[in-house]
Amino acid sequence: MIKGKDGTVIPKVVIERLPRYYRYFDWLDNQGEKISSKNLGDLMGSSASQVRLDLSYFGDFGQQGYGYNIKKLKSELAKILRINSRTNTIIIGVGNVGRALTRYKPFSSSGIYISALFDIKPSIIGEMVNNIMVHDIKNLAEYVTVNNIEIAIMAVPKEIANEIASSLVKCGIKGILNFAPLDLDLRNKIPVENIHIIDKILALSFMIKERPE
Amino acid sequence: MIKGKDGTVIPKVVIERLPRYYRYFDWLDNQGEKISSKNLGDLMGSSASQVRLDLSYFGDFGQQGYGYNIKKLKSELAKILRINSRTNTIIIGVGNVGRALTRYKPFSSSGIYISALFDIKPSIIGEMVNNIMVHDIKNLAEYVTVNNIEIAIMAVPKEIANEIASSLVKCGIKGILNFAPLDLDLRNKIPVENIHIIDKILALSFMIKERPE
DNA sequence: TAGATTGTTAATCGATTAACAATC
DNA sequence: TAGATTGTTAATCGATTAACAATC
Repeated sequence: MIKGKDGTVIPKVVIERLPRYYRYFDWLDNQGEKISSKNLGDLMGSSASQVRLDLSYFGDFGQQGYGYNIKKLKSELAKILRINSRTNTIIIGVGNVGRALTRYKPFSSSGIYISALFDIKPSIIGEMVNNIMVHDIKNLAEYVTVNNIEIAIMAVPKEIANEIASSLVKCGIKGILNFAPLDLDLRNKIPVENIHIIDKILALSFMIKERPE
Repeated sequence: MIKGKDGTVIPKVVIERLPRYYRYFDWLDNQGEKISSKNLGDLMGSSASQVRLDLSYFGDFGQQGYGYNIKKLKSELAKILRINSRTNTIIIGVGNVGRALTRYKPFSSSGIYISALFDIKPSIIGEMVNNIMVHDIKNLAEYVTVNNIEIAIMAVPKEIANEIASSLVKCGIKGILNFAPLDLDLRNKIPVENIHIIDKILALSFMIKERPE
């Protein structure tokens, strides 16, 4: 239960919309000084009411008769999402997905710093992948503590995902971004966000089949 | 508006849960003959009511006093999600993400067949990436028609994403899986699913900050 | 048959939108 | 000041859960 400015619970849907607001304010940054909830809603395809209510969970950022100051909102949202402070992150699993993530540019401009990689496979332990060292998964707990790691990105086979996830929790990891195609069984001990590529493309596959011409 | 078994509209949330049901039935496949909505719900962390109502949009798959036959449900869901029929797909953008997706194994076992890659960069056009040819984006329209391509996966810079998206629509592409970090402006002409990696990790970043110890 | 469990309708819950007083 | 637009509360809408008759 995450609380907002006056102690009310912020719905998860609202939290998950926050980065989207940030994207729009980032884009608006060189497009003018201010924007009203009406205009922003039109831009984002949502209602002015939703814009105002969503933002109001985090603070009173607007001004009557004026709207929202773009620079200010961008900086407030950056603070809320911790975009300008470094979030130490590790990637577990140095396969196809794990390797691609080491090259994923947008992380750095979002404060996400990939500190190390972990794998079980002896042949790649000690290797450097895009200037990031591959560590033995055995040393996970120590590394996480010593280096103050907050987020783990899991890119491991689904067969070992739950085992890895529970050891991450034991290590004191604060949140997991999971790419393995299963739902981790963590009983809400720590927040998890899933990226289920196959789920998305299959939903699409269903929707295009059913579309009238 | 996608309609279910008796013409009622299927909510989008339900469609997006379908692949998840498939994952569970796939896993259950060697775990017994039948399962009740109660047991499945416990497994998935949802209510028995939700399981029954969700599945009922697509057909009457259960039997009173028995539950759902696992093999049957798996095969029904496979049919609904077109897992066993080939869905011709192209990837636009041969950068870090596009290349990684050519190596993404789970596609093939979900019926997703990556037929070709497209890019603007002359230096890579004609190259083979993991046995898939990189084509000139200029030839998109012809290729899509001739090869009966249904889905395009977009892994292009956000600056050109909307332009590419609208040409995809013109080509007759039926659906888009978008990895570019923006919301495509398609006015619901065709279905789009987004994979916003940064949005997910930023939401996580917010949630871990706010968690009580 | 009796117990189990479905599919569906009704009740509840939560999220979105509308309305509006406050005020820049 | 008058017009614009906020933040918030009330009304509405949609999704989830509970209840239950049907029936295997």
